[in-house]
Amino acid sequence: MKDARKIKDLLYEQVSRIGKVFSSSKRLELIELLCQGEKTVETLANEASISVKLTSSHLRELRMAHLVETERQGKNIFYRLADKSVADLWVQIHTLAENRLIELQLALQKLAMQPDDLVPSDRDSLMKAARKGEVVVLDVRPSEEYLNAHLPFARSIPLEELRQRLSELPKDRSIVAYCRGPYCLMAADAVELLKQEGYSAVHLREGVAEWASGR
Amino acid sequence: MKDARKIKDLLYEQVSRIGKVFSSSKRLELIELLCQGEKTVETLANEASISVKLTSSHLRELRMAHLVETERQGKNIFYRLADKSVADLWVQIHTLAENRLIELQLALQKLAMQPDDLVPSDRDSLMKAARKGEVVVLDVRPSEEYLNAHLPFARSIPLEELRQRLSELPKDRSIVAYCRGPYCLMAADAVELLKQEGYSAVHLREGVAEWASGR
DNA sequence: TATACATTCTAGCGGATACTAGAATGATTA
DNA sequence: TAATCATTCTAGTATCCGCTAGAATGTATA
Repeated sequence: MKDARKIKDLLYEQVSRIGKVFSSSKRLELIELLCQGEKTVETLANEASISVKLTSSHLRELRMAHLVETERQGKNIFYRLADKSVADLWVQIHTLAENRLIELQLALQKLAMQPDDLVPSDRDSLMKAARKGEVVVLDVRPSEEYLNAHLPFARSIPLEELRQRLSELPKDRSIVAYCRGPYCLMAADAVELLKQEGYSAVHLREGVAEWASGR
Repeated sequence: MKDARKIKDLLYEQVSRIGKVFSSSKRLELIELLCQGEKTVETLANEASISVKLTSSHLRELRMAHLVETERQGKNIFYRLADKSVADLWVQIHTLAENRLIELQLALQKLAMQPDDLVPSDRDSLMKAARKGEVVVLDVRPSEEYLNAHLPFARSIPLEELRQRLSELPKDRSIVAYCRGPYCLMAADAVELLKQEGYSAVHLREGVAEWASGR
């Protein structure tokens, strides 16, 4: 049994295919977008600020690792994550990165202008308050993403419509805004706007993927 | 705020540093070895069948991503995982790989000569049987690794000593052998030997990292 | 058929990575 | 001081990756 070495190499080689998928920042961004629901190539390209062709080739990598599935709907091809565990792995990787990489911690601190912008993720008390109506949980992502999945008790006002729809929100209660996750800037923008307009608003780091992975 | 793009790029770039660490098969092998306990560079090099210098450079990558720590003990430098969550991520990545990559499933099937060599990981019933003494849980890794951590109720007989110490094992009970995890061949070898010698033996895929990650 | 969406092929560029090897350097122990 | 363990520097090779761009192809809709 001298080929034990070859067998082991083969096994680790296969696992490293998954690692390779998660080793490119643009692919990570695409994965996070796909965590919000199925999307077309064009949408993904626009959101990630890269060309359709480059998006296509990154999606090809994801497809070859069997991490995404495609479905044709008319003229468009929709991509979605092949399994919930792909989203879980994304959450676990970025959580580990946040815990271990000082550089990432510093960059994230810059995003939270005031430290109290961030809600400590005490889920139980947040959900209790939301159930009682003491706080408004606000989903500022595009409405398709809200329709695909959202936090319990959350209301949807996409960031783009927020300025016109401010009157729908109460001024006497705290508003907890969230978006796609800790690297999405929409909730931070929303909180800034709400505060300017005299609302009491805080920013929840977590998105639906982080919430669903349960940590 | 036109630099939103730059900020996002920076954030995903940082997370991709973690992905890059997990994108090399040799680094994965080193991580799995480090899941068994702290080890010197020389030990790691020998176990992974690569040169000390190459091992050193891979470990440097791990260190720069803050995933391992070093400690000098006399002439030797010991490496260990910086956090339990690194082991958890390794388990989650190889589990996802096993679920999604057909090629990996096929390769793993070859390792299990008879399908009933593998114990379905029904932990509760295994532990119940082990507690009652109905089965013997056997750790065939080197004894240092056993001393660092092992499964509940497990006995240690390193694979190298197994042939000489066969008499310590009962023939009237089932023996469940395990080693470093699903890509380690020691437990499979042990089961083969035990069966030849008339023992009733099965192979448990999981190692201590898989067990501790609780899935 | 014309159009929109999406992929593929080709080709090229610059940069990173994996591995090997020789030589020098450091730290520790005996 | 000699020996051991480990890292670093240099250098070289081969390979792969990310990205861009032009051209061709395929697929579905109107």
